[in-house]
Amino acid sequence: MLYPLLPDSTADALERGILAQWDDEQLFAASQAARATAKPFVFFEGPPTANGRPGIHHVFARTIKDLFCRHRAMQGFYVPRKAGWDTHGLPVEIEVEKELQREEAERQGVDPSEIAKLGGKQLIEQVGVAEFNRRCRESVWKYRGEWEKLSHRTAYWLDYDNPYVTYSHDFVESVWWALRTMHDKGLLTRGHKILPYCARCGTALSSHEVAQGYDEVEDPSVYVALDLLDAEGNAPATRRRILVWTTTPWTLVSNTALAVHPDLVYAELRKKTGAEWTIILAEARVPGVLGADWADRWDVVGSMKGSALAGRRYRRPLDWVPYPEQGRHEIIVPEEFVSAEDGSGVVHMAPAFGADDYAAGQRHGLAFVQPVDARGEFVEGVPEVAGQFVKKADARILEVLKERDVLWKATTFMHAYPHCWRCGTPLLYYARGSWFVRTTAVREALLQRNGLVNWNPSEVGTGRFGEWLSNNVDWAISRDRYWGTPLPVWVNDEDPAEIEVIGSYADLAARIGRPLPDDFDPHKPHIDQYTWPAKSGTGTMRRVPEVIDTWFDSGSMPFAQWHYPFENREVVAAQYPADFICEGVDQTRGWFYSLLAIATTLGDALPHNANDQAAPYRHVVVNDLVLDANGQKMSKSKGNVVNPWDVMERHGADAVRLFLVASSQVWVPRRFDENAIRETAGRFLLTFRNVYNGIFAQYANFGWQPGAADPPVAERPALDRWILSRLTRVEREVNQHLDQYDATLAARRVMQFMDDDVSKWYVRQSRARFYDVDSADNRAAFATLHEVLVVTCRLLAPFAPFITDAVHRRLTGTSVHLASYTRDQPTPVDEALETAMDDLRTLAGLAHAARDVADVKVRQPLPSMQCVVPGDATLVATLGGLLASELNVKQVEFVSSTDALVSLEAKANFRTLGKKFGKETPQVAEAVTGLPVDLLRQLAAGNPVTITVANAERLIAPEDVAIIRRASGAAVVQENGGYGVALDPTITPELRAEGLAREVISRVQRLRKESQLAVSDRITLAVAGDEELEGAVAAHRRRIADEVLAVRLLLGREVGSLFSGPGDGAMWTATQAGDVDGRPLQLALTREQS
RNA sequence: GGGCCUGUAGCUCAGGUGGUUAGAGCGCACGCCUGAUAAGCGUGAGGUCAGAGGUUCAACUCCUCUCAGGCCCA
Repeated sequence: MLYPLLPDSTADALERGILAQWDDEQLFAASQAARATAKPFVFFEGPPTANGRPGIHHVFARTIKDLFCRHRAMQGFYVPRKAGWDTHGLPVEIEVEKELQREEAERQGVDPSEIAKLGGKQLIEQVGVAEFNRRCRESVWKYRGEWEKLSHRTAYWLDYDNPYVTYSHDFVESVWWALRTMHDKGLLTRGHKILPYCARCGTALSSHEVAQGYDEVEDPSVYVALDLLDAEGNAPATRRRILVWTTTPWTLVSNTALAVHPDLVYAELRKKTGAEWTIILAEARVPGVLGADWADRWDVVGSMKGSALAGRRYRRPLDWVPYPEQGRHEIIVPEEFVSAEDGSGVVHMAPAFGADDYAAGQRHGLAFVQPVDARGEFVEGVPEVAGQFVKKADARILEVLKERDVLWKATTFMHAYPHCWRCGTPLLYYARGSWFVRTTAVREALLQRNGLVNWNPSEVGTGRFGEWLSNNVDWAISRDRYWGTPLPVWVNDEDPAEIEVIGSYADLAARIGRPLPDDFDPHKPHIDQYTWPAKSGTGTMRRVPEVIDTWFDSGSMPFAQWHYPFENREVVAAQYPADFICEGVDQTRGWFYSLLAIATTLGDALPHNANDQAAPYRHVVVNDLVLDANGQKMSKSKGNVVNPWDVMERHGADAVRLFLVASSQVWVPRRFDENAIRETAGRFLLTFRNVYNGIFAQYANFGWQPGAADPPVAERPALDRWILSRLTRVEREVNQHLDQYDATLAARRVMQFMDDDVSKWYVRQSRARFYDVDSADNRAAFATLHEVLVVTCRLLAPFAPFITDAVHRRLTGTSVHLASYTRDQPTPVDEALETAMDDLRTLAGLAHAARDVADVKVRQPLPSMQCVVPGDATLVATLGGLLASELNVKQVEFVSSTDALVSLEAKANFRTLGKKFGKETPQVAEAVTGLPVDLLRQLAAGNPVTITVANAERLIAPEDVAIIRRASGAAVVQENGGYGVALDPTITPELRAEGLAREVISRVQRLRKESQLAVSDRITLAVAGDEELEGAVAAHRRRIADEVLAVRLLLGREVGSLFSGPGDGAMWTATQAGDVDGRPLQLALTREQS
């Protein structure tokens, strides 16, 4: 066979076969090699963590990545596609921790939750950090095979043979280099960060962990009344007190300030019973705090804005901890975050124990008091509560407050408070020593670089990401964990001010004065054995215990994947920055940020990266979530998670990929509905397949091949020239859409072309042409369809890489993935022809409607039809033959506005009228609609006319009016928007006979099909019916015989009693008795031996 | 509480710079075709464009607010 048919198998089986062929040919490697010397199009792969199973949302992101990479590769770029793995971090640790819990529980014969309650840190330290990290390193690869298999199955082409791995020594060394470089620029600093912290587990929790552990609990609700002081810090003659609310009395020990909202109104009240002192709180909170009937007991004696309170001094509730020398204390500060929703509108500030408090502390230079240790207990030296867990100390603290006459009111209330998901201990918000990259120092540069990024959709760049950058705070990069890139900072144990940041393994070896051992491992705990005497002479340099944020790892991949700057400088110079990256919207604060922050702080330490340069990525496509069919987020607990393998098996990767990309813009949350896959992508692929298998290959296999005998395009029929013009247009548009990172419009464009233009119109109108072997028209049709299919395969290849490759190979003998995306010399677009065909198709629709109304089936020929189109009909008229055969009408005429069959109507063009006439537009429009025929003819001829509206003359130009021609007369008329057809439903006896003949042909063809005859089988046919029917067959005998491939046609009397008795049918291959419009019709046929 | 996104036919989605029967596919109904056939084609019915105000001769489109859903942050 010249053109092998696609196998009649499931999409899954077909695709697996193609995958095997690709593997066999090493097609990915070949496609890379073919373009190795071309201009690069740089793609960065955001590294996934392989210790979880890949889900359908990963298929989504990977489809987008893959399709743009394929497109650029087909355009001729070299597209390096290095895989990567994110291997450090909390998810990995948690996975291993859970394993340890299970093992320990088994050993002790208890439930794992019992073990969890002991706290994470203890368990890890019990097995030892070395063993823990060894298991982390292993755990990372738990699902690596599945990731690779799924990538393979979905045709996500990526170089998995040489991936970058963030825990590798080389990668870690590059990250160290980056940190050292930042340190040299003064951008690596120490500070504090308020973190949710579990005192029992001895660890800070990530926001994701915190979110898992909210519980409804009863907590204290405490109001204290603090004395205002004068500027010198003395109590005034008349006592004035300010009311402060807190739910964490233990933090009052560390109070350094009060915050009020500058715009909020605060009231000062005095008891009606004649007390001398006053109390101050937010006016809006008076009823809430003092009771709805407060006015019975209190007089308002003053009112002031929060801004007036700012700067005032007060006396703190407890003086157990001395203030440090540095920092202001016991002062009221204005803060926007204060609300009058609850409490007193006055917020107590303990900068060591709250994120808002800490930030306010930084803004106002407040003192920092932290009398609590890592176990969550008050430190030695604090009176009354030393050694107590802070929450336990609340009771004693309340007693003391009461003794000191500071306590105003103490109750409790229920609220949701975060607890440790491991052990259930309430979390503390706690200031931990932390290392920061001073991204605030480069905020302008971050914004400037972000401004150069082409974000898709653009809102992410200006909104979500841009806003976040504008409010950027320093990036806390250290983590008190175990499995991560160790922070390469060594500190003098006798002088914390003396620090060294190590930027390479060579530097480390130089410090310790000997080569690193062969089995050197930069991870904890091994790295911590390296110490050296401090340069200052006293003390020992020891590494800080922290590891770094894994986002720092992934953000370092542009250079660390190449072990830059230790190796591959020229590779990084050629492959930095990225032209394209693509990740989910959840990466805004993740990878998108870490890439930008690291690149910006490193500046010209990277190639092409001085401060006026681009971001590390030029174009970003952001995809949104994949939801279930009901728009719900997929989650394990809901049980609505889609297994990608099941989906592949049922629909195939092509259909899934097409669906994911085409169903809506990728940055809109996507509903994953398997029925929708079947109905859209699946159906489309079936059509595509049918056009190749069912039309092209089936008939081309009778002997057509591309060749010199094919007529040149200019000599082919208009239908061919039309589809080739469409093809060129689509090729251009799809290519442009992909250049602009709009995968959705691109996919829809090709699909629509294939379905609407090729299948619904071109093939439909050309069908008969494919049967007539080796005529010029036949060759033209095949040559045209071949071209259309080949180019469509290429256009579709990035989206549906399997079926397109299968078809492309059958058509051309070569893989579509080695082809060029666009042609060098496409057929020029013929605008006029396309417009004419559009007109024609509109007319065909109207004509079908007219036949419907007339109730005459298409098989019955009709004498004539008149058509009108809004514009020039000259070119459409030349296509009239298509209309005649499509509608089975003998004569198609196009009539113009001068024709008697046409009446004219005017429709106002509001766009132009509105500009000229403003408020009077509606009146003028009404007048225009009612114009008499003679004026309409003038306008139709292109001349302006003058009309009178509201006693004023108005000049109406031809462009102000759309003239609509309407077909009229006795015929069946259908019209719409300036198009119209008038169908003559007269059926003459001759036409009637022809209709019957066609009916017979149709019946015979059906019978052939049912009898499973091959399309080329010759037959002997016998027909019997009533007089009129047989007369019709006789009149069209030749045509019938030709169409049904009958070598003999026996009619009525000629066959005698063939149909009369039982058993007579034995000599026939098939017989059928039926009726045509109530007339009996009997058919019989026999296959001729050839 | 803040930022961003979304809300158009039963479902999934289109609807430059505001312009007068609001479109498509699927589904549904009716019909056609029968040499793509467990295919193909046509016609039709479905919409207070989430809601309320405002700007305008004219608002799905621009502005404000409200409601619902989502994501991120606090």
